[in-house]
Amino acid sequence: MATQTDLSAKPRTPLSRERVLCAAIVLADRGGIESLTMRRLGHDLRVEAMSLYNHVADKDDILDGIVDLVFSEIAMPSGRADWKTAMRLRAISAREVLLRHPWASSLMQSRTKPGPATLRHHDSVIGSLREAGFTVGMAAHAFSVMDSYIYGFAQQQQNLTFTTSEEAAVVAENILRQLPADEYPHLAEMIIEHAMKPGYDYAEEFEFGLDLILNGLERPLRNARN
Amino acid sequence: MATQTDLSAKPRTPLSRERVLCAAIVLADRGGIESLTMRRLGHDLRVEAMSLYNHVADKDDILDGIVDLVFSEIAMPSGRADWKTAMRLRAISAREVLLRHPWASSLMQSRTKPGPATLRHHDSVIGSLREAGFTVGMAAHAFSVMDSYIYGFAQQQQNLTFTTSEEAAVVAENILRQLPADEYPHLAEMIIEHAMKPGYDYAEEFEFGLDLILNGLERPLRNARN
DNA sequence: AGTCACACACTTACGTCGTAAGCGTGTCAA
DNA sequence: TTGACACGCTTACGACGTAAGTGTGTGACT
Repeated sequence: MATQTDLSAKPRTPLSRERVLCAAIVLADRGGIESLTMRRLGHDLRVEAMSLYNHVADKDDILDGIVDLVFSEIAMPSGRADWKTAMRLRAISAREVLLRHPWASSLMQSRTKPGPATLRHHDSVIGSLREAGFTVGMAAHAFSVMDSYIYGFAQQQQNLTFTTSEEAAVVAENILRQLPADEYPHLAEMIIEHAMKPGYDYAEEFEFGLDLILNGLERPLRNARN
Repeated sequence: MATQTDLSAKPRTPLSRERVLCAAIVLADRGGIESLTMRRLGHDLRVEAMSLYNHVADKDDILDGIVDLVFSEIAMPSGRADWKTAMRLRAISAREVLLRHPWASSLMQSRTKPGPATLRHHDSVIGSLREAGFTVGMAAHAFSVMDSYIYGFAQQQQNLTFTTSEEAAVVAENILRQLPADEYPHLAEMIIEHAMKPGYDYAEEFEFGLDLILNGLERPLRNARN
């Protein structure tokens, strides 16, 4: 006698840590990080919430896991490129990734248990700097400025929920309407003359600061070489 | 006949929005932001949780409120100082404030309803830059780099929960012990030769990046003046 | 073939959270 | 005296994360 399971078509693919984490990312991408609950995650996977615990330790484990997956999405150019373009590319890649996963920037800065992809990324950043001639101390400084800026910028930006510049103009107008312009004249001016302008571009804003930092890091590097 | 309330000594000071917000800050300072719940907050104020709603709209209102209070703690030098030292002082003040309130950095970057102190602070930062000769666009760029760095740095740092450098050495040693050093050689090297060194100082690290950014902002300012 | 262990989904239940709804009771103006 | 209002209290509801225990199918051994 054949097993019964074949007939009553229920070929549900087995759960796994990976499937849980991927579903968690999809859920967070769709509804924000606060919509990521064990029950909803179970629902999306057609499983009861408690079944998830067979594959992850607890919710913190899921958060650590998806943060590490996001880190693995960030491109890190191989060792052949010179340090400046390598850093530039990985920073821009990081910003793109954090744009795809708006919930990630706050999480990446607040989790304390780095996963393998996270460690790998950091290690190769430091490696790239060291090979370029940075001392350990200078590499630490460089690492600190760059990453503070990259993740700080991403988080500042993701609070302004619009994406295109037309939306931006509308939003800015709304803010302005309920803003006592005479109390905050400079703020009002900046919103009107800058953020509301049609060409306003966050990517450009990001790269301004990024290049400022990268150029600033070049000087002490040259000094160290002499 | 006198009122009875006089006799049975219960002179409890009346609740108010301000008292609620201050107690919330104390609570968050003591036990972290996740220990700030309506019930615990009520307990500390010797009141039931629901009574708080007579003075604040909801918990988000409390979060917005304490963020604005934290902003009001940040010093902003008056208009007489030159822009660079003004920016330097307010950045260092911000870092000190965020060190006193470790929960604040993540909150300040994620709230979307700025309060009056927040707006005032931002307005006077922009004002200081404009008076120094920055164009609107350049002021926006400067504002973006500085604040991304300031709050990004604060948040990176507050995850490393130790404070003194001796603690830092111990923690670093623990991290290292469970870190496969041969898989992440550069990371291991940096922890050993840098973070574990007794003189390691986060304030110095912060000021390195800060000065790098401030110096970088000087060049385009001079160009704009010609 | 029998059985034994294990992997893994399910059920139930607990304590905590934010907060809606409604009930006192004191104070103060008319 | 009365009536309105300010403001604290009680009860209750539907989330949430997760501890504890119950099935059931599969694959490895005798």
